[in-house]
Amino acid sequence: MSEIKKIKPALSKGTRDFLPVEVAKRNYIFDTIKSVFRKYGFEEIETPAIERMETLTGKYGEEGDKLLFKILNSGDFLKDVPKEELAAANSQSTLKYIAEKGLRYDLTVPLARYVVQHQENLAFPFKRFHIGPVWRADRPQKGRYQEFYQCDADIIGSTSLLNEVELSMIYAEVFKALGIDVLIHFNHRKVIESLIAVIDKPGFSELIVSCIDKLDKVEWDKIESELHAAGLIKSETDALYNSIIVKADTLWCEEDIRANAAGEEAHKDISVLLKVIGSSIPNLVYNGRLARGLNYYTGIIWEIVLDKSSVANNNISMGSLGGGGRYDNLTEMFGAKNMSGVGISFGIERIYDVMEELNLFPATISQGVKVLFIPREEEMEEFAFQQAHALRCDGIAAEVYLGNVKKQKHFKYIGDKHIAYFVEVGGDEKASGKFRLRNVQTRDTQSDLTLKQLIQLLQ
RNA sequence: GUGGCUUUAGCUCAGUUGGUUAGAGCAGCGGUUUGUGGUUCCGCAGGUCGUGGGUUCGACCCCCAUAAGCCACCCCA
Repeated sequence: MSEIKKIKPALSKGTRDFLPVEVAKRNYIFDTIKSVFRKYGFEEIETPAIERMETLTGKYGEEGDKLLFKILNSGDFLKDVPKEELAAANSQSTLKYIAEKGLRYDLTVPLARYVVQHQENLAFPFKRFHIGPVWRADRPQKGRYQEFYQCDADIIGSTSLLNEVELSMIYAEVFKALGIDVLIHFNHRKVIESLIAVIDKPGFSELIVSCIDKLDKVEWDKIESELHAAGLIKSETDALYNSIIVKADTLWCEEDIRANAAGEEAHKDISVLLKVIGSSIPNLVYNGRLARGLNYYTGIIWEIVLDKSSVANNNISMGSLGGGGRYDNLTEMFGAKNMSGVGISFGIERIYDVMEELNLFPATISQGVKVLFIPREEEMEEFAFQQAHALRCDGIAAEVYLGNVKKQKHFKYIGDKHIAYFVEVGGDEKASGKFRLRNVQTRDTQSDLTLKQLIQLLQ
């Protein structure tokens, strides 16, 4: 025997293993969301984890490019690098020669590629959902990983505001089904646009959006000094304060906002949204402070937060559980124009944490098989196996504990896997064809059951 | 990219001002006990104390370097 080198078992930074019970809980969330999506006519798609680097680069800004996971070319990855490039030893400019592929950074850019590439074969408006892992070479921290799941639903190729209505309804329905009390905040990018026009600082729009976005976490004083440092004067920051803090709840209706063409357009959109929804979604609330960091949004935007006024959510502090919005020209960079889209996203990892904290997972999801057959002796295993198989043929989940072990092992196994019943199988049972069924929880015992009776009882 | 903290058994962690042979609980394995139920008790196995230097008669402990992980910024989900 050659010596086996021991390797310390460890994960790559920012990644996780999931225990069976965790996978069951995650699937519960996925299945709940999927069933709502399907009910509204969304179809599931898949795309590869690996995309060509040219598909990925330049879509997420300079920061985003740095956070892309690159895949080293197979084989002799240095053979295509020009000599002068090698000599220069510039890792940035050498990159394109040694890494042609990368891991997807989100599900949105792959969607844009997908839609353009398959447009002849898709039914428009194209309503799809996509759940899958994405990868970012970010520094991990609490609730942030290098590999995590995104869960998106988008409608491509329709400008109707009824799409926004539909997505609002989906948000409401999903969180209701999961049992989480949330507020569905919404705003309109053109309200923000108009606000920036009102204070006449067009060059600062990105900064202002990012400051508004931070309002929930950072004190106004700090934001104000950041804006002053950037060159805004006191009267301008005061005007901003008046709008996004004082009038945040009614910003879309304010006269100075509506005086602007963009503001008026936003007013019209929001009016339609509210009129159609009426009182059917009471937790859909306007929030003039909502901006969302991503700069491709052009219309209605959403963000989901825990409802602090709900008694259930006692003192849980948690960022947004989802977000989305309308974007124009998503597909333009892949050569298809005039494809407006609107989409929403669910923050699975945070939803999981909230549900864990509030104990919202139903107890049934961690349940194992219905019944465990325990052979009393090793010679009984085959007979027990046949009985278990008979149960399975009638749709009852059953297992046989194989291996000659101590009794306490059996019960540990039953407990660990949350098995509901057990049947011990020995020579007597084999000879008589009668079994004794015991309920693990209640300890109720039913004796002298034929296999047929056993099946009937468990069905 | 910036800063802080941590690193001792598979996991969670003790470890005295620097002193011989590094400990516990959980998990694993074996036995024991329980008048057919997760129990009790006992034992076994498992560690180059992240790594590399240094100080010292002597280092898990002090110093330097380095790596990894976590946490907080930036940014984002």
